Order: sequence, then structure tokens, then C-alpha cells
Amino acid sequence: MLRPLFQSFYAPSALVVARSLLGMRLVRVLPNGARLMGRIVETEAYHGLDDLASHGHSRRTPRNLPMYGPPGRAYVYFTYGNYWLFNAVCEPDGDPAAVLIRAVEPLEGLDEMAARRPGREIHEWTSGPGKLVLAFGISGADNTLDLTTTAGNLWIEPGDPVPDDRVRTGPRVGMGKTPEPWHSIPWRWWEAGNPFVSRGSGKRS
DNA sequence: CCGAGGATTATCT
DNA sequence: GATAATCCTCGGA
Repeated sequence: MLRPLFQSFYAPSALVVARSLLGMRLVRVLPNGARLMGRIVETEAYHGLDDLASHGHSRRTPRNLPMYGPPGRAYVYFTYGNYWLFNAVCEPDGDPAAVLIRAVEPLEGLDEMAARRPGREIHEWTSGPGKLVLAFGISGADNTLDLTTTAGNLWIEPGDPVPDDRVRTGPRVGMGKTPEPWHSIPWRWWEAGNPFVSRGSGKRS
């Protein structure tokens, strides 16, 4: 069962990888040995030097350096003074690109997730990029780790791909003052009707 | 159900 | 010094 996606999966454009990641399985092994698994149901692509919404739009900085690195690594960064967000780095070494994992559907380790999301209903555990990071115990300590091996206790496995007729796209969330066309470009992908997609997605079927 | 506003701090200009 | 790839709470309908 330990079979992370190969590095070649992450090598294409972030736009391709974001679509392909739907239905794949995010796996986390906790220090106590518990295994958490969730099916990826929502993603966003951050692509290229000219994408003004991407941390990679400026040249290399200490924070965005992982985006410039080889594909198949984790890019985990801190925002809004409270939250870590988890991305999978894409495209060849030197090209700044990543896919933000925005929501997963809990499949395994539900008791461990519940313990990390106290007092909340199951559909609030992982229905947002900051929420799923909390439920899975991900943090800055996981930044830059290799997702193509099990050594880092965090990886993505093959799952049941989502067919085209079950995929929806729309603008990315939280664009704020980002100028057009980047503000509205439909670089967010989610599974139609899935109850675990984020609130920001507007849960249209 | 939905929208508005506050929390809180690393990072970049 | 301003801002942020967010989340939560609260008030109104």
C-alpha cells in the first residue's frame, strides 16, 4: 500500500497537475504510527513568473524557494498569523509552480482527525486549506520534504481519478487585490457536489 | 443560510 | 508598515 506518486507525476504544468490530483490520496503517518488518509477533492494552481497571485511571481525569496525547486516536494508556508498551507511543487527545477491542496475527504484515521478538530462536525475537519493542514498535523516542519518517498511520513498515493464530467473549475479563492486576469482566471478545480469542498468554492454542483 | 469583521504574525517592499 | 493562497464567531434573516 506504500506507493507514493512518482516525481514524473508532478513534472507537468501546475494546471495539469492540479486537475490530475483530484481523486488522489493524501497520506500522513503520525509520530504515534497512526495513518491518516484523505481523498483530494479541491486544488488550485499557482503557475509561472507572470502569475501575480503566485508567490513565485517575484524572484526567489527565502519563502518561495521551494517553488523554484524540483517537482514532488512539499511547499508549506505560514499566513494570516495563524495558518499553514500545504502545496505540492510542480514543473522542472527552476520553474516556480505549485498546487495548493484546498480540501480532502476523510477516509482513514478519522479518530485522529477528530482529535485535531475538536468540537467540529466532520465536514468542517478538512474543507479548506488551513483546516486540512490542522487535521493532518502538517506544519512548517514539513516544508521542502520529498513527497515521492514515505520517508517524510507525508505523501500522495494514486486513487480513483475523477472523470471530467464530475470536475468543476472556477476562480482561485482569496485573490484580494490581485489584478486581472489573474484574479478571475479559473485555476481552481474541485469535484462536483462533494460536501468536503471549501466554503470559498461556493458548493455549486 | 449567509455575509461581515476580527484575530494574529511572518514576509516582503 | 502593509499585507496576506484563512478560519471562526457573531448577528441578521
